[in-house]
Amino acid sequence: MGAATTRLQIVEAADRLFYERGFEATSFADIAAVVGLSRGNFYYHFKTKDEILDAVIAHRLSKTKAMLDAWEAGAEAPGERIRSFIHMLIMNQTEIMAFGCPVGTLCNELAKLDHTAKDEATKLFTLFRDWLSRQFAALGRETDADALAMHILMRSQGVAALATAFRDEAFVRREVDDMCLWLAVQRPNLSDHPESVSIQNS
Amino acid sequence: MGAATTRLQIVEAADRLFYERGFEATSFADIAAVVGLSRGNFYYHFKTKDEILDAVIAHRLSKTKAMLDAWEAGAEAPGERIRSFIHMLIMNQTEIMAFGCPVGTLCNELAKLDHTAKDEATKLFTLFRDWLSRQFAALGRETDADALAMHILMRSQGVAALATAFRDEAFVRREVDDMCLWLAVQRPNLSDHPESVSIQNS
DNA sequence: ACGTCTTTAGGACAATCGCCCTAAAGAACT
DNA sequence: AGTTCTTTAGGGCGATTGTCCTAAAGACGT
Repeated sequence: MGAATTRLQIVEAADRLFYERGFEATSFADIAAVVGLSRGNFYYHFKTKDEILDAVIAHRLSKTKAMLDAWEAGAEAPGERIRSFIHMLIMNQTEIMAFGCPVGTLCNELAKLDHTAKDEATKLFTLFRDWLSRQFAALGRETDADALAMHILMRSQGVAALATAFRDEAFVRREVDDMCLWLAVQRPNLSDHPESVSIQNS
Repeated sequence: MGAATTRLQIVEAADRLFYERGFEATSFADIAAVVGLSRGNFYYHFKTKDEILDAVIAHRLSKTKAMLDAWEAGAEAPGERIRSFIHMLIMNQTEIMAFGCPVGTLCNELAKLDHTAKDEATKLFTLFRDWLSRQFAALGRETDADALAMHILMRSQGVAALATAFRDEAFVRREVDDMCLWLAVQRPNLSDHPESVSIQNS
């Protein structure tokens, strides 16, 4: 088997295990057992555990980018695109209720460990943040686009955290609806569009 | 030294370490080193690590109850009491940015470990949830008091998660202000008070 | 000073951790 | 078939894990 193939299998197995059990709680042996490799062979592909973590984060970054691109291609209206983000909470409900948000829980764990890769993990958040910010800017909210992006990101993190604790599907649905309602109420900021104000004044 | 005193020292040291490093990442030796005890002596006070976790959760439950009672005694208006809850995000900002929310991160970790005590940890959330629900009911929102409580809880979890990831004090202040604004806008639900409706009709 | 019960220290235990080395099997090209 | 490079298995390294035992020191009522 090619080294690239084996490496990808390792990364994907580690990705799932880091999510479902946590980074610290997952051992070399756990990953090797899933892939069906000997523990010793690991050293050939990854020298240290941190190296696997770096590869997993890089893998998640590229997967996330692809997902955001797909959302952008799947809908023209920025509001519709943001709704794709919000509905992640419904799509992945089962996994979120069992293991939380993959991004949030990883960042929290790495922050506690004061791990070198914690800033790299935060880039996963930044990916969503910047993408959402662009959508809000396209909605006519250039001035406070980043604040709105952080607000939506904040809500999805909160819903995920409580969904894990209480396993309440009705709560998730209710909050998702509330987020969509909030989104529908957002209107272009007039101060971002002085030309429309002048039209109003004419 | 009395056994009760030593036990309390152990629980408080474990409490802090579980928060700052996580449950799994904290070892018997770590706790023993903080308290200044030999590792072996641990077995006298706690037979297993899970037993320490149970004690830590019980300790947090009683501390949380005391804090909620103090908030209730410190303000008559339910809105003011809820603001005490919201301002936890400001009061504990430094620790939250370093280690996240003590309740949320513990629940997340125990969920991933599928630990026996995860339901016990969720009771910490339930404590806040029920207390907030009572305050919203006192605000005249008996019908949807629990949903409003979960909404505030959700927001505080989301803010804590992103505060840990981005370490952005301005973001925390902004979202806290927004929560207070949201709270100020909440008005008694008319359907909860048919008598006031009839007055309006008279 | 006595005997008794509580609290302690220190170490042993099997298992597992991340990490590393070596030798052989597999693949590819000559 | 022979040579070279890639990929693998297996095991060993010291350190650390949670758990447990034993023996001595401390507190305390008599």
